[in-house]
Amino acid sequence: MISTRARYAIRVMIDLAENGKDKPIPLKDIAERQGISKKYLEIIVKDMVSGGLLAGASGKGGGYRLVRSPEDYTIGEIIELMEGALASVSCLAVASASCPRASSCETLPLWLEYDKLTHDFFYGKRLTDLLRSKAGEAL
Amino acid sequence: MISTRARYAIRVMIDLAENGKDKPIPLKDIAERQGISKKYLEIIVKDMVSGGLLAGASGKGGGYRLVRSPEDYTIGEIIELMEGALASVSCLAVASASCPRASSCETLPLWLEYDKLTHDFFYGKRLTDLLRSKAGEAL
DNA sequence: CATTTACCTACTATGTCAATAGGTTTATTC
DNA sequence: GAATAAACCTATTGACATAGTAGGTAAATG
Repeated sequence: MISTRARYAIRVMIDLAENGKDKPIPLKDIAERQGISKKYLEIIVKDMVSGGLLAGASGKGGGYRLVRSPEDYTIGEIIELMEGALASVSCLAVASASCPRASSCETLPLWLEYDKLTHDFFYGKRLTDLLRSKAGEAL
Repeated sequence: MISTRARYAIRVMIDLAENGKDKPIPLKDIAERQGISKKYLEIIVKDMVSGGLLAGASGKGGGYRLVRSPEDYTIGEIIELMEGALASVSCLAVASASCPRASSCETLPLWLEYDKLTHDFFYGKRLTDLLRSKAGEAL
């Protein structure tokens, strides 16, 4: 199940894409707009910075900004960064060769197929696909 | 992430489909074949019985058996029974109208789409699709 | 130099998951 | 009808992750 961490991270990205065109946005603003605890967001955003999704600027007038164009972020990379892995089944999350039954396991192919489905779905979605201001879409 | 409970449940179903053609199979045998703690399986199998997937027969010579043909079980229903829900995102797991932001949430459509993908995938798979003795398949 | 902001470390409450333990009931077989 | 083999039942535990809190330090700006 996709964690709150990952979902909040995506919402931060969306918020920045929509409100931070030019200047850095203070976390306080994002937290208020999104209705999320600022303290909790701090932890999440910290990982997003060290993971290379965002850049932070300290001091007055500081805040966070995207380091790439919204088009260049996939949802998959955001989830994977926040979750450690996108793996949907624990036998895949651990190094996949770790299960002694792997070679004869009748369910493994199912999990592999589902894992690929999930991977392709989320890496096929881009940040721009989630923006309110998407081109050619009705209100 | 799909739990051990659900994965074990599926393996029990496969084991029964392959070994319990006529007679009920004692849990002890399943546990040994699958290398899973019998005690833990007891809890899982109990829920499978009350959920209508299996039937148990007490006493000597007893055990568990499928109540339908393997073709008539979908993987989705097994997972959903064991997991409580197949929901992949917590905002969907709770009654979906519960989030006050739902109407304006920019991420909700993503989760709904993923949820449908997952649902269709697992309800499209049948127990027979996982059996070693599938027709027309090479060793 | 005061203010605003990011950044850092630690803690905690809650809950779930996987698993264990020990007992009771039910049915079969000898 | 007693021994046996099985399901069935209730409770508990240890480990871990998750979501969130608390309180402080460092950096940049006006």
